[in-house]
Amino acid sequence: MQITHRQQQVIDACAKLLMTQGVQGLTTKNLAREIGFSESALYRHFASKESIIAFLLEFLFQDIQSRLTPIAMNSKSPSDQVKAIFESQFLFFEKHPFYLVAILSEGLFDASNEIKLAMMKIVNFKMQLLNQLIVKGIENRIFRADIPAEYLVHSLMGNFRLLCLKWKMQDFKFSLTHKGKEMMYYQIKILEK
Amino acid sequence: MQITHRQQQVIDACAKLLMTQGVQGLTTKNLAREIGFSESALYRHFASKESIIAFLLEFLFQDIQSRLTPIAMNSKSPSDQVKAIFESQFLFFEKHPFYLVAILSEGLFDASNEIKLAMMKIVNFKMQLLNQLIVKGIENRIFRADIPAEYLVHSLMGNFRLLCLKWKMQDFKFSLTHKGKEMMYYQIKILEK
DNA sequence: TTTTTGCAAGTAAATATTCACTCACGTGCA
DNA sequence: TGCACGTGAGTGAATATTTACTTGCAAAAA
Repeated sequence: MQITHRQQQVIDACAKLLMTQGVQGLTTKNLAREIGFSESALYRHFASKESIIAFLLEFLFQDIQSRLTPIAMNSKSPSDQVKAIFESQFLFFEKHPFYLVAILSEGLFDASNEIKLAMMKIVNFKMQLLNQLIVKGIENRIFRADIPAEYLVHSLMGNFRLLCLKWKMQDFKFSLTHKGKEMMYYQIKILEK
Repeated sequence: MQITHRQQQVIDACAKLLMTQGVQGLTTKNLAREIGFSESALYRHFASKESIIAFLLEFLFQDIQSRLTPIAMNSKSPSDQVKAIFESQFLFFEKHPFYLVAILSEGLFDASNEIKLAMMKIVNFKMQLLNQLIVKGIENRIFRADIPAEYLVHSLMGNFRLLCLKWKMQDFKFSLTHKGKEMMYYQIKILEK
């Protein structure tokens, strides 16, 4: 995904604003000031605020895709693959927590279909990836077969999401990778029979 | 919790607006129009919009508390108690989905401490309630002991929350109680050893 | 009984502020 | 010349909240 210098600056500005003021602070005025720009200059690079957020999510999607796809294709055990996927996610969000601020603010998406779709794209990709690993794990008799793959995936995603939410609500105080690793240890225990 | 006629009207108006327009539609103007009086009249009954939302959440808390406490205190098995708690929650939210719209739009309210605290009050109450049941279940050797109660609670809450989120994102199309019951069947399977 | 006073609950209108976005107009560079 | 990039000034539409004033009722005072 090619990206101009200005677009990178916009992403950085979003990051700073989301971390310091939350979604409420993500305004065109603040963005422009953060970049060192006029508000109107923003519109030389993006059609609308909506498209800025959509761009942000698309950028996130590309990153997730390029990180997780190789993991899902390697030849390790399903347990290790699932663990690796989440560890990669925890590591990434610990480095770029502002994405979580955006993702966890559901209210942002009611207004815009473009943003809602970008969001769904990410979620669906991750769900499909996990599902395929879980199915493989069940077939290989590594994972329990008494619970449908669909529910195991739901459980993984739900736990992941809640941990991220708690992290955000506690102002990113604890180490997400550490708590995440701990959580995954027990999650794998649940998965394996 | 005593509540005036007007306060009930405000809650009803919030419900209608949250369901038809989401959090974005929850404005003083819309509220006033929905109730059938002026915007300023709103301020005869509430100090601010913030306090309206806080009131809504307090009302929700009272309901949850009075529904769930008896369940946690009866003499059934921990499995049945946990199941009953979530079934009560699913039933309630299926009846009053607008609460979910507010709760799941976390990020939009993080500017207000009053609202944040009201949310935490609800979450903490439910967590503490579940934790005590899980601990009892572990002690009675009904629930697995190889995973700390804290994580089992986290798993329950995470799955619950994600199901509600999916329900909302699909415009409340499927039956929450039905999907919820199905989910709980597998959740209990995970809990029990 | 009549009159006075107080108060809860309402109103229209205005308030100050913020928001995303537009437009006419540079400026420097290929 | 044309184009990419930038600006200052402005726009209408929202936003939550306040203001000064009114109304109906009920209790207290005459």
